[in-house]
Amino acid sequence: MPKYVAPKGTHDILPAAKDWVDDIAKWHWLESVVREITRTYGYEEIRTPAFEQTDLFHRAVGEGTDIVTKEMYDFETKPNIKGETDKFTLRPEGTAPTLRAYVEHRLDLSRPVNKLYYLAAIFRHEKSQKGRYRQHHQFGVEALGASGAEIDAEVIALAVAFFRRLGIPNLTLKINSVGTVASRARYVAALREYAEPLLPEMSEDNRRRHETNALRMLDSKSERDQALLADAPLLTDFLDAESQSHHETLLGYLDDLGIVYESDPRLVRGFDYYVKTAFEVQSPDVGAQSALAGGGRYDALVESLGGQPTPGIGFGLGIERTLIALQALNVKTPDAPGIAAFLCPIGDAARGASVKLLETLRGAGIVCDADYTGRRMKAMLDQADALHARYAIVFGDDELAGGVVNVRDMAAKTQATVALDALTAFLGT
RNA sequence: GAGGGUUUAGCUCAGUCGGUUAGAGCGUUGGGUUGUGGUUCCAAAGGUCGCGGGUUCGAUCCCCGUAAUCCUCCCCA
Repeated sequence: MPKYVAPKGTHDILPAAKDWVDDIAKWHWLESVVREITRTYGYEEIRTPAFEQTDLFHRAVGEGTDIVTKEMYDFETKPNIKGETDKFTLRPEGTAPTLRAYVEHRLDLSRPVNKLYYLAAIFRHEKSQKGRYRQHHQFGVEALGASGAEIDAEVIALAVAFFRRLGIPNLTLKINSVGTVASRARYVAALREYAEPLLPEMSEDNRRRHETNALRMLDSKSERDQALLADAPLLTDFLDAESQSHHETLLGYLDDLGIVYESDPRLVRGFDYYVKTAFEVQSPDVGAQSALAGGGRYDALVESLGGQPTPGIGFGLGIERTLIALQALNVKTPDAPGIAAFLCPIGDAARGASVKLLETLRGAGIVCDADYTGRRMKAMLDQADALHARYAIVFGDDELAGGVVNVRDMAAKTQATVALDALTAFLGT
């Protein structure tokens, strides 16, 4: 009804919103857990621009992917004096920008392994629905420079610990190895060859997938498709020896960590750059958009972006989806901290005096607020309650004349007269 | 991108078999005698009934379109 509304698939985040995904207090809490968990695991924050050269994403994510072919927010700058333009894209994922910065600033020279995290807005032009937004936010980590399965285990453990720390119990960790680029290519070829004669009987979706993303055929929800592909070749059988042993080592580590996983030989991720490890964390509590986090290894990506050959692994985790799951589960969240004092000035003179009093208290680090509208006492004390104020400071002309204020302990319902020059000390204790 | 549902006050929802001033609860604000709360009582403010057309003497209610949102696909965080 208003003339201007937030663009489709975007959300305002407000104080005291009904849905957690729109409520700033929930975001602050979740962000604090992000800071805490990354610090614990030794990951440092990196912030990159909201947009990058369009070509970066074409190169990193893959030309044939849905994201690149139809979901990117591309734009071109106005021509400069020479008629040249720049082609940019709002970041549709977090890994490519992070690695671009890693390569650009030669972070590889600073230490053998770089462990980075980001918390950033992600943009994809998709049909929006609950848990799928055109602008959403992802917490992601990237561990660069280590090729062993130990770091795979750490990255996965971090994601699991994050959800556990938030209080989400029902999670499914799905894990797979998609092999090397070469072994996967061999497998895709074999799969397509196998499916080719069956295509006339398959669903329209799968005929399309056969062309664009053959691995996805195996994920078809059609029972007919499933039956037709029941004896299709398995990716597992095409894995090279190194990928296989890497995977087995990783699963062993996960067992050691007591992390329950579900091996899913058909798990495929949306980006072309994944090799070896691929994983996804799902929740049954967010409706159709059940993937809370997804990630994997990308050992060839840094090099393809112009850096030194560098192995890497990471994940992206949807903040909005996590909040939706948390709300669905009615997880307990920390109470908002109350304020120390709420001023209840009576009359114009007192209201004027509260300007200086507030500033004095705040200058001493005391969290306080005041009524600015000259309301009746009941209303002011109600507001003090709503703000969970420890004290209400009540004063009118009489108190001002005597250089004192009445300090009311909201919980104890007791009141004391305190000299103005002693108020800071009184409240500070 | 495909199919379907929903759309009435800030929030959650009633309602009008098409007919004069569209309701409730919560929330907000004021008041229950001069300046003291979380309970309670009274009252008020707040809606072009998503938007645009059509049918009709008359539409918030019927029809069409459109937008947002939700669900199922697609895809993904």
